[in-house]
This record gives sequence, structure tokens and C-alpha cells, in this order.
Amino acid sequence: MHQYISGLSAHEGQQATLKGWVYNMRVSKTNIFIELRDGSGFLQCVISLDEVGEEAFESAKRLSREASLSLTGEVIKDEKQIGGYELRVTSFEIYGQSPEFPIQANETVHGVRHLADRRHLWLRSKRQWAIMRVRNRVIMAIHEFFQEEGFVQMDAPIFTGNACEGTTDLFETDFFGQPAYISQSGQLYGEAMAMAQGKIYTFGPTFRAEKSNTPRHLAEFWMIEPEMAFYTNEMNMDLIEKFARFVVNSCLEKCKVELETLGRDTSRLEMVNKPFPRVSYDDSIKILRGEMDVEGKNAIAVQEKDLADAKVAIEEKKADIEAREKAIKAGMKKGPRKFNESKILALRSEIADLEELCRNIPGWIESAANFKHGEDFGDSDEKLLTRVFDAPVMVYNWPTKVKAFYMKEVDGDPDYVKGVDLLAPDGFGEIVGGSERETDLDVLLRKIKEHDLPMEEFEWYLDLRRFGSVPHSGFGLGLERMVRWVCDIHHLRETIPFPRRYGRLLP
RNA sequence: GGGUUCGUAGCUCAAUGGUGGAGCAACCGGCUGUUAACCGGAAGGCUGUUGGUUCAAGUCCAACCGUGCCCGCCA
Repeated sequence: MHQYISGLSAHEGQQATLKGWVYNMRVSKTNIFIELRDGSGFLQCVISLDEVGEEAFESAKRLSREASLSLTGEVIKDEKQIGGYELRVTSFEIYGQSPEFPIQANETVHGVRHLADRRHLWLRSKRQWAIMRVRNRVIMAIHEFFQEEGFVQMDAPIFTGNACEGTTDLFETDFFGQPAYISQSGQLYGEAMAMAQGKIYTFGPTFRAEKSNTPRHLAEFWMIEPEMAFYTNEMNMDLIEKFARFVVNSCLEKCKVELETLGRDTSRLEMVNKPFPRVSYDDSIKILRGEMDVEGKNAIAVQEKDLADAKVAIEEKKADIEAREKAIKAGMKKGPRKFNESKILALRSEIADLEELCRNIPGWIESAANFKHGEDFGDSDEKLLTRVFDAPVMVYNWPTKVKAFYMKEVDGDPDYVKGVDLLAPDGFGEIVGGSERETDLDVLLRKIKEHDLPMEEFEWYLDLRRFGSVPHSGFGLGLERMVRWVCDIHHLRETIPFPRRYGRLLP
């Protein structure tokens, strides 16, 4: 029986056997330092010449990154080490060598293409390890929350005959000789299941055939869709807030090591413990246009300040580069020179990012200032809006035109529906979309016609209104978007083990 | 689908139109209780493809192929 790094503190001062892979190693004359990873964590193992003898020591020198082995030795407390412990190896056995592993220990030196082509190996990198463990925590927290709240987990089908909301492009496939679609949402089925169990949630894969090429789209992703009988949209919002707070706090509590590995500023996540502001669509537009301030903050002015700050930062970084280049030219030993050269490279890439920001902000401001009532928010609009709040924001009461047919109209005002979007702060944008559902059969019949949807395919759905129709609400959460926010990852492709998106089917 | 950036060594990047360089990785040697970054050596290239301008093209022009980023669509 072997031990795992995560549970090693229980074996302090004792013998233990670990099995894993070489994440990184350093060789000296009498010691070999192996940074071992075993899936549960990372730990330094020291193979010393005195302990293992010359022959074994020589074979250990031939190890390389990602070689697999088992190591036996004494567990020693060492405050200097990352996990607080190290293993003094007395014997080891090599399973598999790993010559010329194509991804360096510092994965950030690689370009995205190189890494994406090697996703099956990239997953072994420290950052990816941390992200996947946060993903696991998010998934488990979601189940914990809903199970605790009395929800029943039920699955919507993946093959469907209808195009649900009728807007998005679906993947078409052959279902025993007849055309079928791969599900883009379990929403309508969720409603049927909620009428059977009261409170349910689905948790499954979802597919969108849009040729979207952005950091926040995948062709295949995982969605969680709770649906609650006898819930109004206000109750829906209460639940969304409680839910998001629970999931994020669970990650903060149980993924400290992972979030630290990722360099996540957790104080930004702790914002979830403040009340989530609730803003009507109409008010959110006023904020966007700069016509309404939030606690003294004006959305347009904030952007203008961001732009000015970015410009100043660019000049500072350019001056920094110039000074370093001058110092290098004036003569410098190799060590400091290398340090400064790599610093210059980092500064250049920071400048490139800032310059892009400078190119983008004016467009964002223009888009926000000229925002027309009745439009859906663009990504930049979400960015501007969330920038003035100190917590995730819920925007409710949306124009009927931009939302799906099944959303319930606001009482006495059919131009608006009781939809709600949860926008995460710091530019992460829409995490959750939900609504109270239309309960009136006649209104639904009218909406389905207006949206030009095939009535016969919705007959079963309409039955839900014919037999004991009740007020009900629900929402959908994009798992990867939640993980992206919690981990502060720029691109969704790093939040799922094997991303499927436009132009990417392998590995 | 629209806009834009870029394709140079295995990787990440340099190179006022004038003899293509560096760091990392890999290889060899030295140092070292080290923790991405020690010291030295040698090695690594038809500069994405095709065509054009020029005495001269990695650099300028055109087309194509590929990639990144931004927008649209959404979770």
C-alpha cells in the first residue's frame, strides 16, 4: 500500500511510499531533488548518494520530467517546502522513462497552440492540475447545495427533436433514420420534471454549433439547470444569490492551495458575501450610458480613468525597458543580464496587453454611451456595468424581444419579461441566466407563433400548462464560466479537460 | 460571419531593406540543501507557402495556408 502526498502529514517521522511522476528535478553531486506529483499534490523527494548507493544514484540521474516512479523513505517536516514536508528517499523503483517531455515545468513559456495540441499532456501541468481540482470542487459544491436544499437531480435527454428556444445553431445527427438534434438546453424538460418532483436540477453536457471564436464559448460544455415549482422570479433571484455564494465560498474554503497556485486574488471572490445588487434592465441602461451613478461611480468615467491609467502604465513600462536595456549595454554579468532580459520580455507582453486595452476601451465607451433600449448586452457592456459594483450583479426585467419565448411577461407590461442574468465582476460577465416561466397557455401559444416555432413539437410542453399549471422559475449555470471566474482564467478552454470548440476536435 | 495582430531554432522571442541573434529545453562537462532563472562547452535555421518589387527581402507588395486577439451569437 502506498501513500498520497495530500495525506502525508499523518506519516511525519515515519516511512512512506509515494508513487507518481517527476514534475521537475535538480541534480547535484550528492543529492537529487525531485519535485514529485502524484495527482494529490506536489512534494520534494531527496535522493542522496549516501542513502541509495552509487548504482541507484546514477540511474536516478537519468530520470527526466514526467518519468514515473515509486519512492520510499522517511517523511520529514521542513517548513521551507511548499507542502511543509519532504521525503528522504531510501529506495525507489522506476516505472517509465520520459525523454524530452514537450511541455516545460513553467507552462506559461509556451504558446496556446503548442499547449492545446498537447492537451493530453498539458493537463499534467501545475496550473491545469489546480484548475481541474477547482472544477471538481465547483461540481461537488453544486450537488451539495441542491441536495441540501431538497432538489432532486434529474437528467434531460441529449437527443432532441425540437430546437428548444429556436435561436441557436444545433448539431444535427441521425437518429435511426430521422434527423435529430444534440441538446442545447435541458430547460423545457426541466420544467416537466419540476412538475413531477417540485424542485429539480439537471447537470449535463450541452452543445452549441455556433462558430463562436471567443474566450467565453465552447461547442461542448456542462450546464446546470435548476427548476422550481411555485417559485417567482424574486424567489429565483434569492436562490441564485445563495447558490453562487455557496459555491464560491466552498472553493475559497477547500481549494486554498489550488487558488494560491493560480495566483487568484481571493479578496475579489470574497465579494460574494456582500448582498448582490439587483438592477432592472432599464436602470442598467442608465448606468451604462453614464446617466446614473452607483455609489458615486460613473460607468463611463470609470472606463476613461482605466484608459488613462493604462496609458500611464504603458509609458512607465517603456521607460523601465529602456533603463534595463541601457544597463545591459553598459555591461552586466550573465546572471543579472538574463534576469533583465526576461524581465524585458515580460514587460513587452504586458505592454501589448495594455495597448490592446487602449484600443478597445474607446469602442466600449462608445457602445455603452449609445446603447439603445431593447438591445441585449454585449460583452463590453457587461464589463462596464459590473465595474461599478462591488459584488456580482443581477439584472432583471428584460425586453421581451431579446429573450426566449417561455419567459413570463411582467404583469401589465408585455414589453418586458421576468428574466434575470447574474453578471460576475471583473469582466467575467454572464454566469447565470434564468427567468420565471410563462404559465398561461394562450400567451405561450401566441409566443410560439411569434417566434415562428413548430407548434407540434411543443405540444408536450404545452401539456404542462393544461394539467395543473403553476408559477415556476429556474435558471441555467454554465459550469466552465463559473470555474473561469473562480480561477480567474482568461479563456474557457482551460476550464474543461478536453475543450471542444470551433476549429478544435483533437486531442 | 466581421475587424485586427502575427507566422524566424524543439519552445518563447530579438534582428533602421545590407553577413539571421539570445534565453529556455535537449546533449556534454563543472558547481550547488536545490526549489522556473548557477558557470562553461558544443549543437541546433531553404525565416509558413507561392509569386512579385529591388543591386540586395526575415523585413516591402499580392495571393494562399495557419495562429492569436477583439466583436457578433450565448451559458
